[in-house]
Amino acid sequence: MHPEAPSDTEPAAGMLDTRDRLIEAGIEIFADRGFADASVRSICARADANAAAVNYHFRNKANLYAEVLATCHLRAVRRRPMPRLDATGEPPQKVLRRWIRWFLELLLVDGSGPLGRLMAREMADPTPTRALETLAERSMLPMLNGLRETLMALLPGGLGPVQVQLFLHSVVGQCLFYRHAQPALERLHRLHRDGSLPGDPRAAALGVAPYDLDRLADHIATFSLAGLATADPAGAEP
Amino acid sequence: MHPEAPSDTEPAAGMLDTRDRLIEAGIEIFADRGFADASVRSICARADANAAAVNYHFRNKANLYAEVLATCHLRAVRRRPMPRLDATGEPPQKVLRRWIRWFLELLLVDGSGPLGRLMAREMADPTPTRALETLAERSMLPMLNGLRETLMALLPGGLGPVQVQLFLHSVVGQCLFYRHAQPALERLHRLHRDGSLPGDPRAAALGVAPYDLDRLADHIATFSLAGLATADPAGAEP
DNA sequence: GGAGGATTGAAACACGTGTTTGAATCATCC
DNA sequence: GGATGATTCAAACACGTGTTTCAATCCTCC
Repeated sequence: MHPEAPSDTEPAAGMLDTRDRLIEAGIEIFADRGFADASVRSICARADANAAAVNYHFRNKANLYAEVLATCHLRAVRRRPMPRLDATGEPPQKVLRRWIRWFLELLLVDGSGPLGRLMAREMADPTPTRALETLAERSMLPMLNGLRETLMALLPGGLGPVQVQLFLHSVVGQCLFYRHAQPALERLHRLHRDGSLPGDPRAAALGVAPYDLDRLADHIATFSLAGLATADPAGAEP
Repeated sequence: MHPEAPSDTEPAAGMLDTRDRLIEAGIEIFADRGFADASVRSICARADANAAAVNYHFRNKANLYAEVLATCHLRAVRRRPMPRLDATGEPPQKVLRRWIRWFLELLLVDGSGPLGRLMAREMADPTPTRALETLAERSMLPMLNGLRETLMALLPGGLGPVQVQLFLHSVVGQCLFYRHAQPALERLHRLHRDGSLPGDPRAAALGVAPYDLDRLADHIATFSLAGLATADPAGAEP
């Protein structure tokens, strides 16, 4: 019979059973090869399991993938709860700064952020599994709504929802850039470092430095706070 | 014998020869399925060519892909030259606005922007073809350098290259968001529209409207100009 | 200890892929 | 017109994939 309950917990130090080992292996391999390019056999190999293990414990590859996504989501929200505008009276500027820091961390750290990587992949190239639907509903929507609350506290009243949305996108876009563009930034950096490129010293430091998350968050926060201040309730909303 | 010269021109109205039809078909199919998921057979089918045609005219799938990328790049830069800080005396604020508009157009319009889609795909999940290297050198670097020139005119002197880089990323990130996040935005929009979600009217208009590129460019430009004004040359640069 | 269900294992299946092959067709020029 | 070389075509090859099968093994509980 096929068991169903997800593991829910971080991997214990000791030995995990096959099902959990498959999920762990799935997280790693799906995150850096993508759904299509991650072969069931390679996942089973990394999990020290038979090639048929995935089809026994989950019904198929897609179900394992869904379980992997769910597990990553669960861990991420457990480990780092999202900063929200609370009754604590913390000024919304600070909350925004913390939200940005939190989001960057989600995207970039902890084994280079399995959830962030998987989300980025799904966003760029959705699986035919409707996984993006679930991800959007369970992960993205709460994040964006949390950010929206904070932004509304920083924006003047009377703004239409589409206007608010534009500001939301500006903040999120700046953060997501460092996840989405990572491979490209690496290439650009290499181009500059190897000096194989003719002239143009202005290309200096085009690539990524080993990012200091705090510095990054500070930059995006102050940049965005200034941007938010340009909001004009006079703009008509269709 | 295998011909080599790329076509260089837009598809003429009349009949194209097999080689060019393969490139056209490749553009469409690579752009919306990605390199790995686009099968040679499906490309040949769309080009009304035999399955062996790709291996005859190009040596293999990877070469066709490279040719497709080169063709898209060429067309994009021919059709719409990048706005730069010129001797025309145009104020850099306007140039920035035009650059943003130009970049959004590159990403989002014209058959939903084959070059933009292919670049986004390569960025999120580089092909084992080193295509991203070429793309970075030939397409991305000139774009970013063009934007950098404009930004330098808007930023105070004495800023270190990494600081400039951060501002650059903030502008580019806001634009790229609308390409990278498009599938997710569609899902989120559907979630809201179908009203299948419990409560939270604040989720209203979470998704994309059919974007007005001018409005989008205006928003990003004014948002960014305000952000750029926060630049502080006092910040130390390692 | 032994029965019975849960789990593993090696092998095979059916399919889709990129690529190759060699004959058939087409166009071109002497 | 006929030979030559470029191009097309159908078929096959070699390989990797997700999945299935069914016997062997392990574990648990009576």
